[in-house]
Amino acid sequence: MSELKIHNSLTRRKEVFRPLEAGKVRMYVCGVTVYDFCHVGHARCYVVFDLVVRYLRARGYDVEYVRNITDVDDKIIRRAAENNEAIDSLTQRFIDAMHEDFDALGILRPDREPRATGYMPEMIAMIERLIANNKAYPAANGDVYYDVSEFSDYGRLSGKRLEDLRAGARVEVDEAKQDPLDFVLWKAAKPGEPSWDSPWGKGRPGWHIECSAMSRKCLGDTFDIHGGGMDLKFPHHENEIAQTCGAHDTKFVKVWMHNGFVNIDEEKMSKSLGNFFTIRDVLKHYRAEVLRVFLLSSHYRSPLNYSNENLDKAKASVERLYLALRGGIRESRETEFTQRFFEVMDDDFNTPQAMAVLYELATAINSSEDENHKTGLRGELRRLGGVLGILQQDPETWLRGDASDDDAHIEKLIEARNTARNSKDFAEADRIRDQLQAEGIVLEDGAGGTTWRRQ
RNA sequence: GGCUGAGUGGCAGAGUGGUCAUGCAGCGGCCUGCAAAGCCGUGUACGCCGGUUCGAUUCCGACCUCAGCCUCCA
Repeated sequence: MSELKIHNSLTRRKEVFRPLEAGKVRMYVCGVTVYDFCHVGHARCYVVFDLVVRYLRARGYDVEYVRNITDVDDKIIRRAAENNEAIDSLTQRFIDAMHEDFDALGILRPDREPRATGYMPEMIAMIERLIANNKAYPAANGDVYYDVSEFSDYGRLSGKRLEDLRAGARVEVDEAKQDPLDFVLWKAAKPGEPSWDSPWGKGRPGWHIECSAMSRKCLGDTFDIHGGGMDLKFPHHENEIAQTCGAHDTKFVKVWMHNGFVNIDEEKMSKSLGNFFTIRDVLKHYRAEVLRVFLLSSHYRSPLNYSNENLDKAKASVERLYLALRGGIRESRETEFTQRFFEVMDDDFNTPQAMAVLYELATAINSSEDENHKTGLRGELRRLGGVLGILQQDPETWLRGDASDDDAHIEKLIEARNTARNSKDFAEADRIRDQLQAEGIVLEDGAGGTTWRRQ
């Protein structure tokens, strides 16, 4: 078996993965700020890390996966005010929506899903330690800031130097900060905002401290993998490192992983640009498994361009695999296909190549004459698909949709067509086929009779 | 401006110092009453210019173009 290599953002290299504790992987991924529906960009991130979890488990690791929820934040407060809705009600609504969307996409629930509001004591304790370690200071306005000049490794993850950051700083000068690059750990409460008691008065945490506190509480001082979107590398993850390592002299994270963006017309999909599609919008037109295959069709660090054309291609690809799965299936021994699948996945989760193995498996099934061999290969295809979180549906259900009242009508027309075919009335047979085609039903005359599927 | 990363055939997308990605689309054939599905075959692809090399899309250098981050963002 080959060794698993993962690209580490911290070293900018692929490294052989060695967990801190044999057989055990602790992993934290920054979750969603819940004030709206998740879009395709979120879908990509969480499908990618779901894939990482599934693959690590397939490889025999006991994975403890933590993905937080940010449920206190400026945007949440603003949105709740706009809606004239209680904050709790808003966040719960979008947490439920997120679970619904993620479940549809086959994203397994994380082992723990901590919410920021449940970790106030941990955040406050960490800020106190930072102040004690001279890494942070309470300002006159009631905020507490991190003093970046006191953390020598600041900028290491993102490859930035303090002086470069200062040169490019678009930050407006904030009187309370000693340095414009200092970031907020604790925000003094403003009237009407949710707040918690602290040694610095009523207030609420900054975004970055949430993840430092939650990851440490859930996974300990040091853990194996920390993931998130490319855009979180700076400043969010840089700040997390400064906080956790500044408060506790620890290694913190072994491997940092960052996924690439979903683009639209070569531009990042994001809320602020307004060029996003929500997951539920897309699922009105494409099935979840099509979206998942689309998201896995490029390497997780590469950009991925969202378009109907590309989703249509993904649909055609999934269809090809389900067509190959149709027929007898059984559990089987692993063949060279499984070996190749694990080899390419070991190379930093190369899903495009893993998909290529699945397509070749489909070709092997379709070109085999040996029924016993075919059923075994189908079992292998479904098993490997499972590692990617796809191909677990019944092929007929995928191809035809759930059984419905239409089915009897379709079967009846097929029967009529076959009667016509048997009496060589091909004009009538073709008329019926065209009629069904117009209804989105594709007929296939095979050796074992006529089968149908929905387009 | 600084820091990342990227430019591959009609499209998408891997990868590699010298015979193969793969999928979709196209073309030819087989199969079929005709189709569909499937199978077989099929494409002088690697931004531009230099350099290293017997040989570079792959390594090195310059250049051009694009994206991301430097402000909330998966």
